[in-house]
Amino acid sequence: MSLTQLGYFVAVAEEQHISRAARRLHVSQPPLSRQIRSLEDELGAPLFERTPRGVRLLPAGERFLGHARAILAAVAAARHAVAAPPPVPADRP
Amino acid sequence: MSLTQLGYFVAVAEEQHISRAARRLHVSQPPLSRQIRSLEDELGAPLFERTPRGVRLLPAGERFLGHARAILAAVAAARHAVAAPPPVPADRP
DNA sequence: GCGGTCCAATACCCGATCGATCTACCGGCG
DNA sequence: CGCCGGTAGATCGATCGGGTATTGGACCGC
Repeated sequence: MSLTQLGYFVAVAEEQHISRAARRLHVSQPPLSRQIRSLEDELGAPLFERTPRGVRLLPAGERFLGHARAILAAVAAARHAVAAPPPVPADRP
Repeated sequence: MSLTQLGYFVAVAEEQHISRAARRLHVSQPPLSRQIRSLEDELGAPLFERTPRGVRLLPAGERFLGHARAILAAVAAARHAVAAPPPVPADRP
């Protein structure tokens, strides 16, 4: 599992469509399909149901989606924590 | 930034020693040094102070460490969320 | 002061992985 | 029934991650 895969997963879940998500992510469709499948393989359970009109989240995918968003948010927070020096409230006039 | 890098960073922070962390992680020292440096480059700030006896966390590194652990814990939680079916409290005898 | 020792950093190489292009296959719809 | 949209598979080139060998630098005992 990689952070890239988590971002891919969230995009596909939001678009409910692999090709649309691929355009949004500026990658092409086949790699995106593979990454999603690889993620499902690693987790040992399918996350999406494939339909002729796109894909739809399965219950396991719904549960995973919340966690994926939390992880990505935590990553963003970690970046900011390094960039911003620790605030010193007592020293704020 | 990758999850691998975060795991590496936590190990080095705990060991305060790149070579020891490398042994613990079952990788060799040069790749580990490179990954740490690459992480620092990406974040735009050094995380460790290099000393002749090893390395020591800088303030920015301390702040980052907490976030890194939180991210890794969130990843573990995400795996479990997919593996375990949603608990139905009303159905528990 | 000098050689030995321990540490991180660098140079170079190789195998694995990722992404792009092209193609195949399947289901809905006019 | 043919067309059009979607996902899935094969193949190629580039990029990335790790290993070995080596260098550079600071402490320490002599």
